[in-house]
Amino acid sequence: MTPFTMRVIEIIRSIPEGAVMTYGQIAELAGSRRGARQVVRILHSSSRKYGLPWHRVVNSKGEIALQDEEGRRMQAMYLRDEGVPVDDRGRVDLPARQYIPGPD
DNA sequence: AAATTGACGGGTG
DNA sequence: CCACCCGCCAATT
Repeated sequence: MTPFTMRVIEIIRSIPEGAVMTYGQIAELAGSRRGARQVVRILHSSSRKYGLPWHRVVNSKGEIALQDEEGRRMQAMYLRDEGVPVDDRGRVDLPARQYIPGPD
């Protein structure tokens, strides 16, 4: 596993309940400013295996990005369960909910 | 080895 | 807001 992948996994692990991060933001924090698509790939291959809170990752517009209808419903349900409002178009209030890690 | 493929993102109109 | 277009980049074809 590449260092980048490891960092991505750690970052996703660090997203608090009730908050979200975007693909691009995660990629950038992990050291690849244009690696958003790699974050997608990693979620596909590792979210189940490592028990990641994959539902806390949305796109830069604050939308659920999953294509599969079933998956979209699951993600919206998980988010609402932890107190994040999701509208009928699958969007969350990004400015209000985006997790920005401190400089630690 | 070349083309295709995304749970993306920013810019433009 | 919406629709496009184009850059991105590693895994799969």
